[in-house]
Amino acid sequence: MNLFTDLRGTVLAALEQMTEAGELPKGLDFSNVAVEPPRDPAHGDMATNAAMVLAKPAGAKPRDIAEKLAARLTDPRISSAEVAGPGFLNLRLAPDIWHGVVKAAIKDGADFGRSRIGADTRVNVEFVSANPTGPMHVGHVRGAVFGDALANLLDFSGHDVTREYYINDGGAQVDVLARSAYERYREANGLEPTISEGLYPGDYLIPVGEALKKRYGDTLLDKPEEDWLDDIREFATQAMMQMIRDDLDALGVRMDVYSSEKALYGSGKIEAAIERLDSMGLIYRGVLEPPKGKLPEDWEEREQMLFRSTTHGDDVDRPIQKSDGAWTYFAPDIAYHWDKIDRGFDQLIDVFGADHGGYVKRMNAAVKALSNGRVPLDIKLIQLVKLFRNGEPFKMSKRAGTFVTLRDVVEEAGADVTRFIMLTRKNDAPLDFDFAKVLEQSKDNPVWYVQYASARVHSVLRRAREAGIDVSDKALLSADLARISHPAELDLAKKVAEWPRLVEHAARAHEPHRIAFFLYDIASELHSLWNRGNDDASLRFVQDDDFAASQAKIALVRAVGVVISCGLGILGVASAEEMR
RNA sequence: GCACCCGUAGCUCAGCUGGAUAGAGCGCUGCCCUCCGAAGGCAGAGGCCAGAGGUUCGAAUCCUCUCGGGUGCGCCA
Repeated sequence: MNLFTDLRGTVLAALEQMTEAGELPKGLDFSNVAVEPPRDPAHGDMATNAAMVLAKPAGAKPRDIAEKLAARLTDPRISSAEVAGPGFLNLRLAPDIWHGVVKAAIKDGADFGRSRIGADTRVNVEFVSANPTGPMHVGHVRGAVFGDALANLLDFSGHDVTREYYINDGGAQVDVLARSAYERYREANGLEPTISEGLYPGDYLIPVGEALKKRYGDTLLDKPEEDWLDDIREFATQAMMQMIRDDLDALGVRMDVYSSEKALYGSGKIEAAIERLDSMGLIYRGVLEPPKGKLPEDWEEREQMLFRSTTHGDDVDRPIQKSDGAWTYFAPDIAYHWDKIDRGFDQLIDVFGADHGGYVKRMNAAVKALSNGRVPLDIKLIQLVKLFRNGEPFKMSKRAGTFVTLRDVVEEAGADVTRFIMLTRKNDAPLDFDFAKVLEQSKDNPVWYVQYASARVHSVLRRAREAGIDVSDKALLSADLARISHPAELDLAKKVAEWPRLVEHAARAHEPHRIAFFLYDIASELHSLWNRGNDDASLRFVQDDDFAASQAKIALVRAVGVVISCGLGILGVASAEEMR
């Protein structure tokens, strides 16, 4: 249930009545009419801007419309409706409404806030897509967590979600991987490896070399590259993908589909995709203008095959073939996205690192062209994570092989903490990750703070049980919630009521971080109410001499617990039952 | 040079797709445990929402320009 959409329906119905009664002209557009909680709670529980939105097209004064609308809002759930400010209509709701929300939360449990707004839209979320040339490092973690949480969020909102990883196994980087692995293979055979400039020096390839020795013995030694390159590339790529899968697993991320770039080559899919663009007149041979500003040293004019992306919003046309006739990386990407369209997805989401920002327009152009505008593509750019330890920035050097891996992070901070922290910032804002801070037990640490609230919920339930109070969901559902009447308690219930709406907004905006912020808010309100119990014994959740009141208050606490575990579930974080 | 992202309290950041008097944490000041977990809570101080125009009933939010920071810009993916 979503109270806000319910009430909006009520308001819209009243507006329809007004139209029929001739108080509003026919054919008005109600789509901008909103029913929202006002920022200032003193204004009531809910407010609608209907009168102001409709004033101009209706040719009437906002306050007049608001007055007439108020007169028609006879729903018993609305205890008062007053016109305020420039024409807001402020609604106050009967306490029963909030009691109903508490019960709904308990009744729905893990499904509280789940919605059908996705209407089974088939969404493909492509994320991580790290090159299969080594273990995942911190730079990948945020994208992985974001993509996974977004997928959870969309699933929770009624979308049919596919999580997909695009394996970049078709470019020169996997040849480099193969050559690096070959050196480790030589090393395994007792020879001195020559890890020359440009090869991958990491230790993680040593076991691959050992495995190659086990498989090939010494048969590949001193053979020319063309004899072993294909086999070792295949072998090493598989080994790297296994490692990446294990890394993702450690983070709690599970992909539905792994797609291979390499598989596109030779399958005719790239040619077919280009052919399709060509048939729309979007492919031509031409010469690009040199970039303005500093000219690359080796600049020379070249004729290339180009994609006319400018017709779909890009700034310049983009090359899809190198001057030697080989495909650029863009070509298989076009084919890959066409493949996704072809598989019937209604919506595509790509999660990229922020350094791929220059890629957004051309990819959008390609998808728009290939799908005739049917399939929207949303590219989410993930900003960098800056690592700290005790406030000191981490020194990392990829060349020296001293980069921090996903493993390092998960082993030190734990998957739950890592996931939560990664979602405490908008995707397009940089994020600081301080190993000391994320493990700190204080309200400065949002994970801890939310987990503490969760632990308190469980603590209350435990204590109530010890006091002999039945706190099963069944008992709580039949509790007399009229015993929840204090404004501070009702405020918390109102926060619970916001949850389904928050989920909807977060899902529409593709912004899972909003879940994390909401959890922090509701945790804060719970802590606040808890502490009021210190001053005012009647606000304590467990009333030893009054089981009925206890049950009602505990139902409220339980509802908060439901929201927290739903939210943590979307973020992919387990909720704590107690703190240690 | 061009494109994209960002600019909100001393610091780190939210701000619910345009709503009423702009919020939180940290830091600072002062309070609250014989009492459900004080690992918490309450209160106070702190703002020209980078700046200037525009759109409209109404702008931190949308548009244009300027300034400042980040990222990217054909034979790397």
